[in-house]
Amino acid sequence: MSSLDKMLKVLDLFGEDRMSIQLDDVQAAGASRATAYRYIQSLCDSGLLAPTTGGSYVLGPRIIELDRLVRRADPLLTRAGGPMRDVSARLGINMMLCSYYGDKVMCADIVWPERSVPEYYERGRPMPMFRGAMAKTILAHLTPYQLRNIMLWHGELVREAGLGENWEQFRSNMSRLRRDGYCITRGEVIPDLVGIGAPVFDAERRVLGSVVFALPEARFQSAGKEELVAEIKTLAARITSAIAGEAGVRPAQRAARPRKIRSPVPEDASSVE
Amino acid sequence: MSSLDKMLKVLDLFGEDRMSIQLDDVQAAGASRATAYRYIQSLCDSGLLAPTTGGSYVLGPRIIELDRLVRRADPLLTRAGGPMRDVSARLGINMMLCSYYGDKVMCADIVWPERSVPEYYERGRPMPMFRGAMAKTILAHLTPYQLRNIMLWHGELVREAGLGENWEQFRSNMSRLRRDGYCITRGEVIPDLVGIGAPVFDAERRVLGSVVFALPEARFQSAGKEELVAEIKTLAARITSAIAGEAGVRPAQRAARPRKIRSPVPEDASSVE
DNA sequence: AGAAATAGTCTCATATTACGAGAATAATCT
DNA sequence: AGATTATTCTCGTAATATGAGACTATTTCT
Repeated sequence: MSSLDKMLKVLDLFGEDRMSIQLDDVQAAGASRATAYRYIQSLCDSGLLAPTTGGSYVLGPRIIELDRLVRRADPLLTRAGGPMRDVSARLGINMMLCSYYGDKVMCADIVWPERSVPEYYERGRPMPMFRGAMAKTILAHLTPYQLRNIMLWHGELVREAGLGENWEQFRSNMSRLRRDGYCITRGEVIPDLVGIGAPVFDAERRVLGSVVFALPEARFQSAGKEELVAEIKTLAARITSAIAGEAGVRPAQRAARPRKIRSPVPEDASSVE
Repeated sequence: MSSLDKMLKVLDLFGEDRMSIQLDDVQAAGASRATAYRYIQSLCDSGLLAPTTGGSYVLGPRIIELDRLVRRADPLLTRAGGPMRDVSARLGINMMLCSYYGDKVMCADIVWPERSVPEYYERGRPMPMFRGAMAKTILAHLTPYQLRNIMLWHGELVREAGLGENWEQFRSNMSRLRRDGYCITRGEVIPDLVGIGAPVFDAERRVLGSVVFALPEARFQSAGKEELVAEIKTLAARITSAIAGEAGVRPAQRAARPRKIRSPVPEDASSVE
């Protein structure tokens, strides 16, 4: 592992529970005092970290600044807000927007009018890759290459999630979801919550993410599946055309963007380094 | 400059206008093709960058994830929201919350009920360090050391901002603002907008940031300065006690946290390296 | 489907520079 | 003001970042 990676791993020290780190924490992660300071210094200079009192460091202003840029630049976020709020106002259904980043699915936005349902989701919360309508909807629309790689490197998880015992099954399951144009899951992320998702694409029909309704089992039963599916499909289509209609940034280039999900030995997650 | 710094400077390529970068951009910033890929690779592995199609890269999911951690951890943000919305509901005044990060002032939150006023501010938007009530309020409450360093390294900017021609004047100006407990500026950031700010402190009475009302000159005139000042002071005090009252994280440590604003030669910003 | 083209990775020798230990400095606490 | 602790600096050594180019992988085009 290069020093660059080691330095960036300092950021991994932060988590739900740990909002500030100290010199010791960096040293414990394997670095001499001087090197720990050097890493911290570079990260502070870049604004990713910020010093506070007592020799502890917190995440810095650059994070917030960069997040703003992401919010401004993300076509999903900028184009989905309107349509989502429209539908929310009309139907009063909780829904969220999920973004896909090569090897991560994340909640990008939520509209949560039904306050009686606990608000588990939240912008920035990482989502499981193989469970829930948000993830499956996206998975289904990945390219064949990406799907094959996922089966190769995360086969065990795919099987656990019941997405198929082998490549053929996985492929055909995904294919079916794709043809349906929607995905319904029940309690896969949160008990009693039904997820109804549909995919959002960019101008080149590559999947960008998904919108999903999240409602309690009871309300799902009374509302009627067909209507909800029609609604989510329409919503997703509206967002997609809002994005694609944007005369904006033309890629101008062709070419590759794999997603190696890097791991030298497929199927073996036990070797940490 | 170390390779760490060089790698992190890749993040600086992003900006309001530039939402994706390419290999060339990194190479142009001074790196061979291999090195450029190495930097990109490390940044992608850490999630700070994410590959898209056509060989371009965008800011990655880790940014969003980390911003969420910042939002959750920032006492300013978590404790100020309630009081700010209370006051907003009662007075219908636009206001914002500013955070201070050693060498940067940033907008952390806004409440903007008065929609007729353009919403220039936004979470994550960097703010000028020497102009506007949000900045000056914070400046005034920095420690003597910090103030002295600022005068040393940013003297010219201090003079330009009319904060004092020399250390004595600067010091006494800041001292006065501190005694007042509030700061009013007129059109220093946005024409016609009056800013009325008050400082927010942590449990150790260190300045964390500021809350400021932002209203058009006309409304400021009719509302009456005294009342607004009283309101902002009360609001800031409420937030401060909400933060200080928090039995939460005890620093447990003493010790230093300067703010070198690093630059080997004071007053000389011309030397880039 | 398959082939051409482009994106991304790997190899290897060399020189840059990251590293570690301790001294010097800067900032707070008493 | 002085003691204490956090942070930076110095410097020789060894590790490793670097650059050029070959190689692989993925995508788009046919």
